[in-house]
Amino acid sequence: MRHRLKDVAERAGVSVKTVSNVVNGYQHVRPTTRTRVEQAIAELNYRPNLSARNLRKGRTGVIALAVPELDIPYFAELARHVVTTAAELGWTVLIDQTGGGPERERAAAAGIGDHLIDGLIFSPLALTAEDLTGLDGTPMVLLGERVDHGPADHVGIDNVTAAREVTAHLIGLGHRRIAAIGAQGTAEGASARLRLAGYAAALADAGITYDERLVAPAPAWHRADGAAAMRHLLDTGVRPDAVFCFNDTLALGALRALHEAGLRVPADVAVAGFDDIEDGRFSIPTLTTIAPDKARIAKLAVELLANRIAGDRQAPPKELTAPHYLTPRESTTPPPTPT
Amino acid sequence: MRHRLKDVAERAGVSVKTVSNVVNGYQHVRPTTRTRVEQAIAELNYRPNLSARNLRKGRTGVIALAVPELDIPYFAELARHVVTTAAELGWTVLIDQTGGGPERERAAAAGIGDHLIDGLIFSPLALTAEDLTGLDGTPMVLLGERVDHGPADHVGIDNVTAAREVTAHLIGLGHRRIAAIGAQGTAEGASARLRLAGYAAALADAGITYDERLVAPAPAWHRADGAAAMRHLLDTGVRPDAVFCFNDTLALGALRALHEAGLRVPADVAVAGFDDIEDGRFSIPTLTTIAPDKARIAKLAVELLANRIAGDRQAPPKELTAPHYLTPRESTTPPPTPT
DNA sequence: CCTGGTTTCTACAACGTTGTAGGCAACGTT
DNA sequence: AACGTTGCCTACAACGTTGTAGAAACCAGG
Repeated sequence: MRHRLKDVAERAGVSVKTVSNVVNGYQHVRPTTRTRVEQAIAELNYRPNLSARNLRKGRTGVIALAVPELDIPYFAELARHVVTTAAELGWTVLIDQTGGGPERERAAAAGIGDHLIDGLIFSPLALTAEDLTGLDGTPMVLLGERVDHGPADHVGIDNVTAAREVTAHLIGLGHRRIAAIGAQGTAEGASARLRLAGYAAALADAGITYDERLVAPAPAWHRADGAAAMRHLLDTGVRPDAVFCFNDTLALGALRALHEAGLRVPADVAVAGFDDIEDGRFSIPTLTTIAPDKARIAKLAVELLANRIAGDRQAPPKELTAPHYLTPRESTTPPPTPT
Repeated sequence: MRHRLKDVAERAGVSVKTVSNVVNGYQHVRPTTRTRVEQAIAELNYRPNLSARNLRKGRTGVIALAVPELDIPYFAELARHVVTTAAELGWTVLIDQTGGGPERERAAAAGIGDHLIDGLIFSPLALTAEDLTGLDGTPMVLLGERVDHGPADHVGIDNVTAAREVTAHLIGLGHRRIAAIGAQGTAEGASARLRLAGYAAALADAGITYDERLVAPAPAWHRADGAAAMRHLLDTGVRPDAVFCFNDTLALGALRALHEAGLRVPADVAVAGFDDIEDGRFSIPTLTTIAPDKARIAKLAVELLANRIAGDRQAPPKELTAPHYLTPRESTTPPPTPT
């Protein structure tokens, strides 16, 4: 049923190694021999056993991508880009879902199915640089804000600047009471801290005093959390005229809560998000956001990993920053000035 | 850096096979020996080479999930469930993105990285039962509507009944001019045909004549297609009072187009979708939909595959149907009758 | 027809693991 | 004391592939 090099070799009347050479495109094979072997391969529908090849070569051609959740749109879109980019380079991607917990993350980092993968692209939530040092194993590239200047290559975006830009955009539209949704005091909240810093910086730039009551925490960054945080803000009576949500799902939740409260967006309250997920382009209203260049992040990550695998593993970790773009949409349209 | 059984064996002063026995939990090992070996394993941080183990055992512990696109919410959510379920059974999942094209799908079916995976859960768009027969290779479970009663186990839902239920729901609310969005004449449109049939059946049940002008095709099922189809319906002047979209992303696009046209949902037009993706629970308005039991689909698929891998590969293909639930939300709230 | 260089091919070993067969103690039974 | 039984352990071979070293075939030039 399943054939081996040996079977092909017998059928073509050559040695096993010659078949191997044909399969691998080795140069010095006579055209007639090559044809004969290829025919035998076709007739037997031979396909190499990758486990054996991997064992022999020490490489598997598989890289892993470890993300917290697959059905968070940002990670789904990122995964799509990583898989596509990797495929172009002839790699297969094994996707691991860590759930964002320290245990599963540690397991992922320690080597998903050891020796099964050549490298790992890892987006940690719970683990820190310390947790990751000393993992002598597989080459790794880190994504996100949790770990930069850690023990491995890292690709991220400039969160502070991005948050500052989007806040400045709101200020530029004349808003002054600008709320922030998504603050997190926890260890996992690295992104939250950076984006909050950008928000605060933009306020300072404009001479607006930072009002703690306008900053709403969100335990996770799902739609439900955004809605809850928005409701909380409205309940406490500090009516903002704009909201910067630290990601798009939070913003979509906030839109929902505002709608339920009978407030119009952007007329009564402007809303901005972060991540540029597909949903935000079709929501009502469409969502102003920061668009990180996900394709570029994926490309950089895969290339960094490829370099590590192919080459020098001792080189100092690289820090790369992918571009981001402020993308204004309906949710922050300036209200038409009454004449 | 990376150690082998041999290294552990030398350090513990036993044979290689004894270490192997300890690693695999073989019974007849003296406690003292076991302890000594375990200590050596810990000291060297030994981890088995899966490629070698796979080569020897003929199984890899990896299954693949092949879907058209990872960032289509339905598939992302499904993938999440598959990965979770598989992890519980000790399997790793390798995710392949086919793009829905026949070439990549054929490649996936023929065996992603042959011998790298023990089985495949496959959601085909382009391939038919014929394309799939004769693939003697890896065990396979099929998902979706494209191929049922094909050469492999299949898990699906009852699309016709589901579509009929949601259409009947709209009729029950008093709607009569009910449009359908998502019709496809192409070979890939298996889901479309079934859902259209359910729609037509429900109309017939209620004695409503099927009006071709109310049925809008959609080349793909993305948000943009839903919006375009809705605009087209509105342009042609056949103002529907309700719309059944063949999936949720189409429906979200339709919501958007209706909003742009100044129509209110559900007051002017009711909208229903299919798939119950997360977005639909937070959209404005929230989306009435058919909720397929995705967790159950994933569970059934993984279990079927596990059975195939472990046992009889010659048994006739099984056809399983997962339940679905009509889930009414705001987008089909009956308009408050004026008093 | 021989020589020397190139091309083409082959035999062998090795990658790290586990199944098989068997050996050596220690034990209880006759 | 001899014997079979059991428990623990080891040596060897094999899984299917590819790198290495070298043998065989081929070719051109004298």
